[in-house]
Amino acid sequence: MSVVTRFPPSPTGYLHIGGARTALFNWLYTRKVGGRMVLRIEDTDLERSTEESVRAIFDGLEWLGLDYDDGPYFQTRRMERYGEVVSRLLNSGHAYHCYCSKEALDSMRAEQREKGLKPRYDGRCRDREPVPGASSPVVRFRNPLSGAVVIDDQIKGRIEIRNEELDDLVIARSDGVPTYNLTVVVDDMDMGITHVIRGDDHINNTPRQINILKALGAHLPVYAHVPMILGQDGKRMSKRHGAVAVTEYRNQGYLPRALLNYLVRLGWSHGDREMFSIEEMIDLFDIKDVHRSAAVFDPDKLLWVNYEYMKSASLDELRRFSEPFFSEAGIAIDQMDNWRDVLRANQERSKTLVELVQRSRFFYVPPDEFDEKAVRKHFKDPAREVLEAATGRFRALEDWHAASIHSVIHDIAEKMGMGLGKVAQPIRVALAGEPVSPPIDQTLSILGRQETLERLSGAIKFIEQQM
RNA sequence: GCUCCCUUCGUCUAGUGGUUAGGACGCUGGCCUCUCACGCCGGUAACAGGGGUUCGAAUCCCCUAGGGAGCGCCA
Repeated sequence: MSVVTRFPPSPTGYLHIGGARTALFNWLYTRKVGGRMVLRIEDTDLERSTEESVRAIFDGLEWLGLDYDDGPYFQTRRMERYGEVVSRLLNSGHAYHCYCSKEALDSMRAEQREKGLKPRYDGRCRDREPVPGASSPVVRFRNPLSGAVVIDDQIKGRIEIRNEELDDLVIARSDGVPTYNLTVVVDDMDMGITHVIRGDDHINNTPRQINILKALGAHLPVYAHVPMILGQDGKRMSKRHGAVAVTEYRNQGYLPRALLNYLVRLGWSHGDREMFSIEEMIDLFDIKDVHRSAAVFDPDKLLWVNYEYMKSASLDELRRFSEPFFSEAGIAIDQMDNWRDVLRANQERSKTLVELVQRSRFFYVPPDEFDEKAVRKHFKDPAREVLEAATGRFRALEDWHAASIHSVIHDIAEKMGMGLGKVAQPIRVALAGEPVSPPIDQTLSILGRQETLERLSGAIKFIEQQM
C-alpha cells in the first residue's frame, strides 16, 4: 500500500516555524517512500480563519519549496460529508444528542476540578431519550467505557490510554458545524491517509480519534508524533520569542534551504552531520529516527547555517534571492554590469541577504556622510596627504586592476614610511563612508577609477573643511 | 488537580553495557591581517537526583524531581 501523508494547517495565522518543520518531516518522508502528500486547510473555525492566512500558508510553503501532490482541500467545503458521517454515527448508536447547557457543563467541570478530578463530561445525556422539540442539541461521540487504546507511535513508542480517561466529546456543535476531532477523522479516512505525522500536542487527541475511526470501521493510520519546538525559555514557541513566521525569516534575508537545513536538524540527526542538501535529507531521513524530546530553537545556529549557505551559493542564486532587498534599497542589481564582482566581494562576509545588501550598497550609492568615529580615527593628520598622494597616483595609473592598485598602495605606504593600515583606512572611509569594506585593492578595482577619484576628492574637501 | 509525553555541555546533538563521554552553534585565548569577515590552533562546558540489575552503566529496570502538552460547542 502506498503512503499518503497530510499537512493540515488551520488558517488562523501565518505558517510558523513549528508548522514548517512538521510540513518538512511529512514532505521528506513522503518523498523518501514515493508517497503522496495532501494539503488540507482546516478552516472550520469560522471565527478565526481568514483568507489572508490561507495565502500566507501557501506562500510560506512555496518559499520553502515544500510542494504537495493533492489538494488543497478546504474543510468548509466538505460540510455535507461531515453531516453524513455524524448522522451515520447517530444511527449506529455511536453518537447521541446532548442537551446540556454551557453553564451546566461549566459548573460540572468546576466541581470536578475542585475535587481534584480531571474535568470531563460525565455522560449525563448518554442514555437520555431524544427530545424532539428541544432546541439545538450538540452531538457527542459515545466513547467506549472500558478497555484501552494502544498507539504504536513511530516516534514515541507504545502509548496506552485507558478509555476511562476519555469522555464523550462533542463532534457536532449546536449549529451543526462539526468539530475538529470529527473532521480530521473523516478527512483522514476519506483521503486514505496512511501516516499521520503531526505535533505531539495532538497525542491526547489520538485515542479519541482512533475510537471514532474504529466506530466508522476505518483503517487506522500509522501515527508519528513529533516533539514541539520550544523558545529560548523552554516554553512553547510563540510570538513573544521573536520571529516565528517563516516569512519573517524570508524578510530578514535567510535562504529557504538554510531554514530547511536548520529545521531538519531540530529533532533529527544523522551522526555528526550538520549540512544536508535536499536530496540528502530525502535519502537519509526516516520518521523513525526523529527524537522523542522537544528542541529549543536557536537563532544563532540558524544564522550560522544560513551563513554556510550564503558562502556556498552561486552568484546567480545570490542575485536572485537578494534582488528584492536591493530593489528596496533603490538598486536594480541585475542591471549593474559589475554585480558579480560586488556580490563575490561581499558573499563570504555576509551572514544574511540583508547584510549582503548593506555591505554592497556603497558600491552603487555614494555615502551621504562619513561615519563620525571613523572620521576621528582615520581622517586625522596624515590622512589628507595620503589621500592626495593616492589621488595623484591613481590618476596616473595605467591599468585599473586590483594588482596594480595593490602595488600603488603599498608603494605609498613605503614612501611615506607608514603601515599599510594608515593608507588603506583613510581611503576606505573616503569610499565607503565607514571603516569597513572588502580588501581595499579589490574595492577600488570594482568601484572604478572615476568613482574612486570623485569620492577621494570629496573626502579631501571634507577634511579641509574640518580644519 | 488529573492524564499523557519528555530529560547527555547554555543550545542542537553523537552515543544503544567497557569511550580520556565525541561533534556543531555560542562564548572565549592566540595566530593571520589594510578594515570587516574568513581561516587555523587552543580553551570552556553535560549524562537531573536516588535506588537497583551487572564484573562493569549515559546506555536496562524502578522511584523522585524538573520541564512540556492536553483536559472546550479551538484546531
